[in-house]
Amino acid sequence: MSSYSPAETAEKSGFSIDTLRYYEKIGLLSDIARNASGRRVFSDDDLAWLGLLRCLRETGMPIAEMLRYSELARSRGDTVQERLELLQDHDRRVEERIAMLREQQKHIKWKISLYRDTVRGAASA
Amino acid sequence: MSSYSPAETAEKSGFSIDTLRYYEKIGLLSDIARNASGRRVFSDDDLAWLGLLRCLRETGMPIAEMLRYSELARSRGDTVQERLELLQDHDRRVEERIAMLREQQKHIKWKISLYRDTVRGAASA
DNA sequence: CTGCGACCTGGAGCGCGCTCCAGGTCAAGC
DNA sequence: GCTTGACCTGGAGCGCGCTCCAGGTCGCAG
Repeated sequence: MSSYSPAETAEKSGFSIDTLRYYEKIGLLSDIARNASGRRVFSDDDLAWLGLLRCLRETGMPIAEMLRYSELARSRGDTVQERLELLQDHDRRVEERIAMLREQQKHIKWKISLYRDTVRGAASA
Repeated sequence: MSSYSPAETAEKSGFSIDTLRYYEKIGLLSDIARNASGRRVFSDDDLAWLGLLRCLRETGMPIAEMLRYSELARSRGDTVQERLELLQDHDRRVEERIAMLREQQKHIKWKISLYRDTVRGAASA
């Protein structure tokens, strides 16, 4: 098996059918095959691509940048270097985001410990 | 010094003046003092509260939940237990988010390494 | 006493990323 | 032959979190 209906693709990719259509419309997905009656038929390659899109989306890449990436990916010329740089930049931002979350988490944990002290204090009083 | 103009507060808190007004309007900020001519005057306590709001916001807490938290915080009754649970839940979500980012980052790094191989291959060819 | 700039208000508008809808087509099952 | 249901299209609508705007009020500097 190597071709999938919209419903199967939605299930496997984690995007809704509406989102798949939207992604095709704006150009994140191109050359999606159609059967005789005009319905979309997704391939394993499409699924792999959707997997990457999902990963970029979930790590916070804006759609505009994913669009830039997919234009590079489908371009005829050699864009490997540019794609590499784009992903490296993104990777750096993910790293920063993780560091920021860890930092802010300290503040939250500190606040939690204050509340815990209060609860304990009230219980022992 | 322990009172701050809107502009100072914006600068220190990292929220824009418009956002400060918006937060007061929706109830995230309450009892902000005013001077004789009706202008806002922020205190050190307000700034500390804004610091917490900022931290919750940046770690992805939706405004609706921050609102719930601030209602608990300003309530007359003993809501320490509830606030504790809310923050603990949030802390757990932050943890999960970090784990997810790390996981997805593997995918990105794998893709990066593919591109690097391609670049190297092309250079040596 | 004039001008300026920081502030005020209520409310409209915006950017993002979908999500939903009306109206239609087609293939399969009864 | 009819119904059903998965799919199609173009386009409107939505939820979130601000952000901007018009029109007005102060208080101080020149």
